[in-house]
Amino acid sequence: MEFFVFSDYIYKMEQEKKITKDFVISSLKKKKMKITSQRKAIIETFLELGGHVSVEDIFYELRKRKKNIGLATIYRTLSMLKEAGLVSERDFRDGRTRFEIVSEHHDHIICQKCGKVVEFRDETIEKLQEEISKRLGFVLISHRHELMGICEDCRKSM
Amino acid sequence: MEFFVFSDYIYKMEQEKKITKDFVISSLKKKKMKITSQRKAIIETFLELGGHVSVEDIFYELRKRKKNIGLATIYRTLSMLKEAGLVSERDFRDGRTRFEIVSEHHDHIICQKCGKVVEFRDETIEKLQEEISKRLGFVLISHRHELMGICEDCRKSM
DNA sequence: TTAAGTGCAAACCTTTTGCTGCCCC
DNA sequence: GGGGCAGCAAAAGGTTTGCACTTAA
Repeated sequence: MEFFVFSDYIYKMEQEKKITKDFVISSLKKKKMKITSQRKAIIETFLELGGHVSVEDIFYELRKRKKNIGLATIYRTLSMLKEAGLVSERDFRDGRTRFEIVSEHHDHIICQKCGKVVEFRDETIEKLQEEISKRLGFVLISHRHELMGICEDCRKSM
Repeated sequence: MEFFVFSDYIYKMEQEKKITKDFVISSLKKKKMKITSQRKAIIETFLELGGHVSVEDIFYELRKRKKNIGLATIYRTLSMLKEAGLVSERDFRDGRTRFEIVSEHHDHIICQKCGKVVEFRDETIEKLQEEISKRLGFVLISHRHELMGICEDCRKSM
């Protein structure tokens, strides 16, 4: 896990992997959910793929590994993990929902040319969001903050 | 147009309507697009509905007005307006895409109970976004920032 | 006149659901 | 053994497309 610190910004450049397969499985056991071979395989693959994973990503990765698990099962497993608070949904407007492991909160900047996603976190913005919500009479639950731009590599090759 | 100013926040409480039907139509003429009766009706309805409008909203409003315009035409007109830079797409995760008039940039806070959307704009956040992008090597094109919470009214009735 | 736009239905794509049979606990 | 789960296919729901007809310019 590597951090780049600039004044009060913390940029996380690598995917943190503090949630392990065992942790997920024991979380599900606590919630009295059955641990099936399919669920194990889906969780394993999801964790190994890392980042922002779509249902299709998992489906084809499993197929590569000679595990033919139905799309419906993957959808059901992911929404179960979402309800358990272990993953969250993201929508980068490419027509499919992506899931990511809930770890430390962060936001995203997405390259509009190559699709690269870099994560960032800014404490000042986090605080401002709370203030704004309060002033508008809202109690803040969560937020979504995405920056769209063109990355350095893509600008070089333009 | 009403503004509520708190320190450096500006909250826009009413939808600004500076883009008129005539402006949109003359923009389309400049781009050598045909002005059909359907397009006129769609633009008119869209502007009158205001805010964050879905294709369905327009479809049913037109039907109320005894104008039966096909869904496909509405989709095509809106994506045309989007390409002309006059409207932008929003996705509030309710299963349908919403469109809004491109005017002064603002962000949204959405009540997770009643769906109410309030717009806000915060200069500090705007500036921080630019800084973050720069530091990560990106040139910023646009952004999406949505806060999810529960509004005052909904909390009262809980 | 004629290229562009419309309407309709069919196609598309992702996601959800119903149901039968299976398997973890 | 029993209730939750997987698989499959069908349905759902929003959005796009193909094509013959119509219309603005």
